[in-house]
Amino acid sequence: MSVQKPSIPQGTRDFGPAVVARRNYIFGIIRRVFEKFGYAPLETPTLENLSVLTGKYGEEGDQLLFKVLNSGNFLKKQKGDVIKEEVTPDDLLAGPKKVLPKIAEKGLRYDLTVPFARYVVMNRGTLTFPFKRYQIQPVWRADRPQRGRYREFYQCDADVVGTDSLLCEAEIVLMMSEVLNALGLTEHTIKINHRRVLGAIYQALGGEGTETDLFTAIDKLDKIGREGVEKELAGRGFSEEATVRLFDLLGVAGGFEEKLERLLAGFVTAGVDADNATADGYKGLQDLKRVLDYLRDFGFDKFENLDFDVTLARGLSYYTGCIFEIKINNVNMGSVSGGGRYDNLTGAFGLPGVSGVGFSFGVDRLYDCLEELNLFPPDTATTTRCLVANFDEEGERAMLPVLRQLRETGISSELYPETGKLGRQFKYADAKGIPFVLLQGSEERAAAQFKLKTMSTGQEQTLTLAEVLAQLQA
RNA sequence: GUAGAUAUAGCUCAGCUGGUUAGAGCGUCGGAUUGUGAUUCCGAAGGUCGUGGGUUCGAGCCCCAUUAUUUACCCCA
Repeated sequence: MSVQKPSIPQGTRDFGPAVVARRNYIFGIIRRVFEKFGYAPLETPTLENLSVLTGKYGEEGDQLLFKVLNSGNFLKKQKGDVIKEEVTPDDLLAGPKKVLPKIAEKGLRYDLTVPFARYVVMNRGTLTFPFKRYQIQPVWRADRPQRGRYREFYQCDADVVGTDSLLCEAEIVLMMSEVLNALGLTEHTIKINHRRVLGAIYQALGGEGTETDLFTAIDKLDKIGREGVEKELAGRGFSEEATVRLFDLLGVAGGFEEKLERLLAGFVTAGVDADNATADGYKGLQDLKRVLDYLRDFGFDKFENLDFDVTLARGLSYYTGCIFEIKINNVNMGSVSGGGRYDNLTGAFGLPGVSGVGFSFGVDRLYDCLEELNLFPPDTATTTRCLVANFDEEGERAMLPVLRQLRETGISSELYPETGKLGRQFKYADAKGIPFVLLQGSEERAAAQFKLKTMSTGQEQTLTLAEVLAQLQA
């Protein structure tokens, strides 16, 4: 067999010990906040049936799903003596859309929200509603990797289903804010908008073009600017007059409440129908006002980080109410968190009328932000607290009971597995960031003493075992 | 899917207009020190120059192809 250079798939990464330690630091903070707000943990399988995943994320999303080839001979099926061709020449001519469902029935999960909805429907009889769950697991997207974008990455979701109370939206803002501040990412903006506000804007323009064209265009405003959006809309069949009216509405400035009032006035003059269920902007504005009131009553004090952003659209097609996104202002990175309310995601699995709302942190992007801003605490790395030096065979045997006592006292420790040069052993401790080295050569052993060296200072103390244990515990 | 950039030691990168034996820093290993790391000093190992072809007396350098990586677009955590 020829030797080959080892490699890992594009967009995936190994996490070494130091990186895992720092990732766990982030996971820990998020998990603690989720649990503090009453969310319970849930895990779902890596693989889902494609029928569960497809059609939930829009056309783009479907293309980004990783599909898993059926096991066995995926071209033929055998029942008894009858062999049936799974894929016919006609299928091949018809293209991938025709062939795919016949050779792949499973896929890697694309996010945690849809599997959650699936879980809720399958377990509706046993769950107590409103059901609050959090979930920290990897997801996969067959995207082109680039800065801050991976093909395998972790999401940390918190969702509630079975209530349409806007208290949940308000609590999402509270959780977002708490996590970011705990991580030291104080320069952030929590953006909030409402799908129905967008719907009302669409209606105010006179119903030209399609809603999705409009939404994706205005979502790009901060990226391509007003001219870019005008150009894009012109190409999608929007009149100049409509575009002007759009920017009148988008241009509303001021604080959260001011924006609400000015949009309300704008919708009234544009003649947006308040009772029109498909474009009920007034409901959207009311919802946002309600969330704001909840936050005030709770005593939320980070309003400078909360922004009602009329241009926030978000691509995932299942959102129906409030939508969220978080941007870290002093790092050039896509959003580190996103979410929103979905009124009928469980409806796709046969359980209509169950509203849910939730959001997700992208740990990998948070990690990149913390690293760029140097916000990791310095001491996340090592697990071993004490290295026991190994002089010679006799010393090795003598140190084993000591090792045991260290561990029973709760001190992470290891005996260097080979006898020999102390220089090498100290180098090992240094490279691994182990703070203490315990030595007992023949001299110390004769006196029933130990030498404890503090690596950072280089100081050594001669102590009894009891003193060593006491000192290392501190 | 579209467009650009890059590929030289374990890592980060030099390498002039195409010209002798391809270099540095860091890391690794050995020694100065057979009971002491990080600091200091001395030394050593480590290269099919991504792969395949072409041009040339001669290619790490020029040309073509290919693969991988990466950035941007689309979309998203």
